Amino acid sequence: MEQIRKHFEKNFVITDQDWQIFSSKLVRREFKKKHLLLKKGQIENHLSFIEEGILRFYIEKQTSDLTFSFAFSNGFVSGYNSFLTQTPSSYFIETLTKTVLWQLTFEDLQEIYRATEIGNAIGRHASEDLFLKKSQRELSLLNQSAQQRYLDLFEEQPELLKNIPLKYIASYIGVTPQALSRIRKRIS
Amino acid sequence: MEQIRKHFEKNFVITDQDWQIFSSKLVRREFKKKHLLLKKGQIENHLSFIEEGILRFYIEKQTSDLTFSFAFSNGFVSGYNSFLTQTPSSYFIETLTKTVLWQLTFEDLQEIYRATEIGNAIGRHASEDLFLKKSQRELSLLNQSAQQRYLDLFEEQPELLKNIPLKYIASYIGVTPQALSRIRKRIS
DNA sequence: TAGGTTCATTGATTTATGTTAATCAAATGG
DNA sequence: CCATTTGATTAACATAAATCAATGAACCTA
Repeated sequence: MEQIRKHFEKNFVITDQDWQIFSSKLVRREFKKKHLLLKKGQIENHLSFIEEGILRFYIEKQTSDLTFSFAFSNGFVSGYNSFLTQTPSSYFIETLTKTVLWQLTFEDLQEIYRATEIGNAIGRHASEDLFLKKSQRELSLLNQSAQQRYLDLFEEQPELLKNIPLKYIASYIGVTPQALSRIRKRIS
Repeated sequence: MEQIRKHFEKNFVITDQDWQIFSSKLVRREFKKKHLLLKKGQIENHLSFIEEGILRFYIEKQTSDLTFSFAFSNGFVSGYNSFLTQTPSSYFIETLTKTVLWQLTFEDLQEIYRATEIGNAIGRHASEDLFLKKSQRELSLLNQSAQQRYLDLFEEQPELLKNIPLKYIASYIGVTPQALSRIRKRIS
């Protein structure tokens, strides 16, 4: 759990008292590979810190499905749209590896907002951070080639490429598995 | 200014007292067409409600520039990344038509957060909303063809297409003006 | 471990878009 | 109001990726 506090303290100073309230709500859970953490239509009830694992976000398409995001160790995972609005999710979240999460429920988070100084700052920071990431993604999709996106991902998340099927990467960078195969051939 | 209150009251109940504090900070300003509201490198100091006008967000590229977003009447405009973090903006914001804004400074917003019940809710809601829009955009860029994005935009913002150069639309949907021209020919 | 499934790669063909260049129309500014 | 600039369209050619199809390798799982 120290891992989580350290992660937060990169951005905020947290008092021991606030940390006590916050950490008391966290519940540790383990999931095996290919577990569906969130299904389309369900309302997300958790915001979770990832101690270990890789997650993928996807929507169903006619044939294959479309992987539009990943989450990794030391980050957060949640069907955030659904969580915030408490409406049914439009997408799935699946574990790609064995995963360990520290989970917070929607209700507990509201309690943390009420009871701590730092809660709101963290919540706001999380939203802002997600917005920023999506902004970067937007520019990446508009501004760069599929090949460049693959190389960038290789740079940022090399372990991802070692651990999960390439077809998910292909989908994420916006091409078919065949096209990614050719990109890889071209590079090597 | 009633326009703004009505806009907020779609999502929140606002007391007259809170509205008094909020609205006292708003400053009305007019800008002519092609005015640069925010330049790359500047720190954004405003969050503005758009009474009237169309704005475009862009980054510079080698040759032409890349338009990645628009803002319209009854919405908000801000170099939000820069505003939130108070760091230099990586993009430009430009008026495409004569524009009327009601502006709030960064400092005034902090004051509103402190002084009103509703401030934080609105601020959070704004961040969440932006995140949601970027999520949809991500899926649109991954999941749909340029032609479909054009048709969607035609559906959602028909007035946009009547008022601004097509080359910006082309950039926004992720193709060259020549490609958009072919798409339009194909459709008609 | 054997059999079936999933995955990555490759090839051939088609399609959409990029690039370069030219032309015409429309908008703008002195 | 005219000259210049800017924007939209079209064409020809090049390129990247989609699609359809086949194959062999890797991987589950009973």
